[in-house]
Amino acid sequence: MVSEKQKNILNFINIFIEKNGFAPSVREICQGVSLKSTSTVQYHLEKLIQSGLLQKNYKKSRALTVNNQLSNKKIPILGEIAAGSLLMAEENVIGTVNYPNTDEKSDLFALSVSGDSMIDEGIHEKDLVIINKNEPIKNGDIGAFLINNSEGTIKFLKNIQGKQYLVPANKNYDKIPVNENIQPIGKVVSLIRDM
Amino acid sequence: MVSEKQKNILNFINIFIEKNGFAPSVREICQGVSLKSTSTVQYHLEKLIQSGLLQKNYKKSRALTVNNQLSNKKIPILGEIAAGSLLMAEENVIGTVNYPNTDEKSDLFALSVSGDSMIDEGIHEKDLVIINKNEPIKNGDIGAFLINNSEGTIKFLKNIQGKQYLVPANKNYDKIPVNENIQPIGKVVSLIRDM
DNA sequence: TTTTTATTCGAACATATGTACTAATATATA
DNA sequence: TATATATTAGTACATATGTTCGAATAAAAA
Repeated sequence: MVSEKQKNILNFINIFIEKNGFAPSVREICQGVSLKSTSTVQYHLEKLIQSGLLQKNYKKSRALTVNNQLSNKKIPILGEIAAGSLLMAEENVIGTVNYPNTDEKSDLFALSVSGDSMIDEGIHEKDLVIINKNEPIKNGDIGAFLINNSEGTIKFLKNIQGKQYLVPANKNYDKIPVNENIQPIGKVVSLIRDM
Repeated sequence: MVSEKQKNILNFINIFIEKNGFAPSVREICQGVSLKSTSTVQYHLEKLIQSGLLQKNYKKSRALTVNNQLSNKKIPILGEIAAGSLLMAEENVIGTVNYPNTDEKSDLFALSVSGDSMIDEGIHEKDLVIINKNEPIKNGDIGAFLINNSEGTIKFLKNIQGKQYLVPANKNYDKIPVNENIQPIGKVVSLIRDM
């Protein structure tokens, strides 16, 4: 799909941005990859854009952005989980956190932990848990769940005698049987604690 | 030194880059900060460059780069703490981790936690603790220490009856009195756990 | 007040830069 | 072979963009 020359160009753009902090012009790409015509570069840029590896802004100078698979994503921190559909609503975003090495497929957000129901797993109040909405919660995983379309919570998902339960990591709390009132949000993939 | 308008412009540039992935043109800055003349913007850009907050490339379009104090740093992960002086030796670096929002003054490294001496604080084996060598460890802080110039450990630093101790967060371990064999490395400033 | 400094504007200029068009050449495919 | 596709080049164009100059205004200092 993408030729060697195109990979070459993409690589040049990446290195250029890394080094200079801004993208190269079409003519600078010419020089960088040993092509004599701007329209040849234009041609390859089109291909790269079609392949989804690059983005351009019509008629804007140096307005190339590379769709890196591993990029440093700014992901939203949600305060309250209000309701399923409103999950990512602007009004619930209380901040953002930089989260590195994120591939584009993962749909991440961060949640500030409230309560101590996972304390025995070393998940404290005010810790930031990173949740991937696109990663299914398997047996034994820690996941984020929405209860009664109103309350968000972090729990283990465990299969006990053929039935699924949300299991806290705190002896003072009981496990909750999974039923139609419980909606999985995504798997907890990381924990960040600032001290 | 820098006026409100200049801070305003710098902020606009920052947000623009964050959002678009490339810097604004002079005229886009005009619009963004409600100025009608490009030369006025030029004037302020000069000031910002003189203040060292911004960098420009002569006659290149959208070639502004912001000298951010908070950058995304790649910091080393140390395996074993061998000896004080050899602390950051290449051979001990077992990897790197991206750590965002780091100011230049802090001298950070990461340590993979071994053992369970801080388990009651929710610091698990294989968690990554981020340590700032330039931040002093105060009473009550969790810090990294080097014992007998050979063994590295994460503990609370606590003042008990006028004496300083390294205090574990695990009842199965005893506290260790601080003496000349114990060397502070830095404060634990963050915890990262991937699951 | 006068003088200096900071800020803003408008207009014009030079060119850096993205784009479009046509043609030539190479490479692959039928 | 002939036909289609991919790649490269050259030229020209339109304009987006950084830059410069002069002057007016506002704010601060003397």
